[in-house]
Amino acid sequence: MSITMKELAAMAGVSCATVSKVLNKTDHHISKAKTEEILSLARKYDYTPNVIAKALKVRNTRTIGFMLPDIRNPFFPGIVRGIEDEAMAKGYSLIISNTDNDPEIESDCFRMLQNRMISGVIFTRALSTSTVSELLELNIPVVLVDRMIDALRKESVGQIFINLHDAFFAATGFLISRSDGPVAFICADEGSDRPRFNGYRDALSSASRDFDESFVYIGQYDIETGAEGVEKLLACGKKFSGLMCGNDLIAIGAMNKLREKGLRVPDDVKVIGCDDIEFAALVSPSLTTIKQPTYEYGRKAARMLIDSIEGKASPFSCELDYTLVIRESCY
Amino acid sequence: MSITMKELAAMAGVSCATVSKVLNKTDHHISKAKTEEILSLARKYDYTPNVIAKALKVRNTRTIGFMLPDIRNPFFPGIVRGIEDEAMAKGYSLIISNTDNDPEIESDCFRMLQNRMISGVIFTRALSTSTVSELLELNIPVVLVDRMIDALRKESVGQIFINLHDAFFAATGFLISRSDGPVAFICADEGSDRPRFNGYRDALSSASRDFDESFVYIGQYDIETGAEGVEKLLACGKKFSGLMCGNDLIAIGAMNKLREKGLRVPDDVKVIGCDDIEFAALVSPSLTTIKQPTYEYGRKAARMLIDSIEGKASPFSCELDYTLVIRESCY
DNA sequence: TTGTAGGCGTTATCAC
DNA sequence: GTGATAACGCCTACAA
Repeated sequence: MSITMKELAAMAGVSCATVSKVLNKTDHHISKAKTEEILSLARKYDYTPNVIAKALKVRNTRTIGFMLPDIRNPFFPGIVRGIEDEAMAKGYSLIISNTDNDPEIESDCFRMLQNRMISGVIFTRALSTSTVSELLELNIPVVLVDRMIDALRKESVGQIFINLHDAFFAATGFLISRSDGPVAFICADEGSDRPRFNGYRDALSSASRDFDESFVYIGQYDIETGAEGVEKLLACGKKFSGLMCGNDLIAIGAMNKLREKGLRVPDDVKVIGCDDIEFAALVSPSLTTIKQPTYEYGRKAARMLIDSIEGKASPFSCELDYTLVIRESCY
Repeated sequence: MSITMKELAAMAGVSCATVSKVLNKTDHHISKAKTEEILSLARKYDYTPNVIAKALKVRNTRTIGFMLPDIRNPFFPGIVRGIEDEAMAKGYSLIISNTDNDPEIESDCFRMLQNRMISGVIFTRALSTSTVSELLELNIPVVLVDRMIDALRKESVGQIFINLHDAFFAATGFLISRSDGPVAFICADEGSDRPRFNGYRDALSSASRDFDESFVYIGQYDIETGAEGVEKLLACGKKFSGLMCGNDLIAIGAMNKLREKGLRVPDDVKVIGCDDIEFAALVSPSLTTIKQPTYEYGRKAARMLIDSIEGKASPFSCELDYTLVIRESCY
């Protein structure tokens, strides 16, 4: 640790109080001479305040938390990087917690953060509504990323998201326009609002295509689900020429399984994913996908959260733009 | 925040000191009755100690830092997850800092961690030796992951790594045994020790193959470098039937460029990467690679660091096993 | 067996 | 203009 304020005060021949006032510019009646001396000594001995001690007093640890399902899912690192960059620039640190979408782990993690007097928390995906209300009760600023909960819209909870319904509506429409046969759907359980699924279904009906439950497979947001879904659909004798997937991992698993089954992408089946993880462009055929602005998510979320912590602005809902990135899997 | 010790003490009709002693089992002379009452009240009101306040006294924030180049590089999330799992299990939190391999940023980040009275730090890749000595001077436990610095071997710095020299020696030997032509090498700048490069070169000489500097390209650990490397080697008219890459990203970039240039993998060129990131198995052809135990790295590093923080054991050097995972790119 | 008092490093309210 | 002094929540000699 660097020197303490007490030591600095001793060297300058003044009291702690004076040092604190000078360093925080919280009292402009200090003489030029002392001010100069204190500042120069602080520089000379490379004094930096102890954030922990300060936090005990001013109730701001300048530390924020990010709770996510699993950092190994390639969708998340971009968000983390965005948060960390913004946090760092504002003098904040980032604690991350993997929750595996388990409410119990989530609650344990939250408890730990609380004991560390966390200044604010960013959530993505998982998050039991009870946790949110708990947070609000505690007056801890919260921002949700890639998740929109209508019920919270008016509460002081920040929400940053893309319009997944419209994105899936547009992407499914694109698949319909490029292929004659049925369009299948593989996704994870989306909880209550189901924007992806509804976008898919609305696109079908908007194009006067029948919706058929048996062309839908629901699993997790992972590669295995993509493979399982294709396996299952084919085993049931379902033929489809378009496949809309809940995310890129599912799409990649699906494409691998399709190839294994002797079906060609895009000739026999056109495939679309969601997220635009780095490898979407690198698999072969490269994957058409709905691009989510992950880094931007992170930066915006951190900015909103910190503004809220510092009382500069209240959190609000913020819809970002998505893009349909068309690649080989739909040529 | 939950209730404070003071409030708890008031409810139990005792002093803070007594509560502290009971909760920390630091004094066994407290009467059964009071002990029971305090514990039950603590449970009832869900008391949990304020880690921040405690830290100020006992000098352990139970928070560790992980400094890495960029979380978006798929090699790192597995390590982060390993660290976090182990930390969480032991009641520690994890702060991560992206440094982009920039010594200046690294030093800024470290300064922030220091101000937060971080209990220990894990580093990977980047790390100026001056930072290490600074840390040692400050008596802050340090563990290095995927990086072995001989000079630090006897210092109290934990080091966890695989024997990259041997791994690259073996992998290059495998390429030589499977192909007649030259074996090229694309990698990032490894700094001073250069285990990958030396492993590659030693394998050549051990197989009585000539080492030719012009078959080597050095860039960054990223996809672009793989593409550039192949582009450059081919532009110079170099023909090679084996390609040893510094990591999987380089290998994937290289394979894409080879295909673009009309060369077939593995028929014309066999390729090997390093790390075994998730996508190594998913690209087509799937990538042969040296598997690094990333999750294990993280768990071991955190365990070693926390033991060191708590004075249970001194950090030491720990070599883990690697595996050569043979996939389509070498069939 | 339990409580008092001082301190960890900082800020903030009053006095002087 | 500057400095005691009392918090913030917890721990720990040392007293009682």
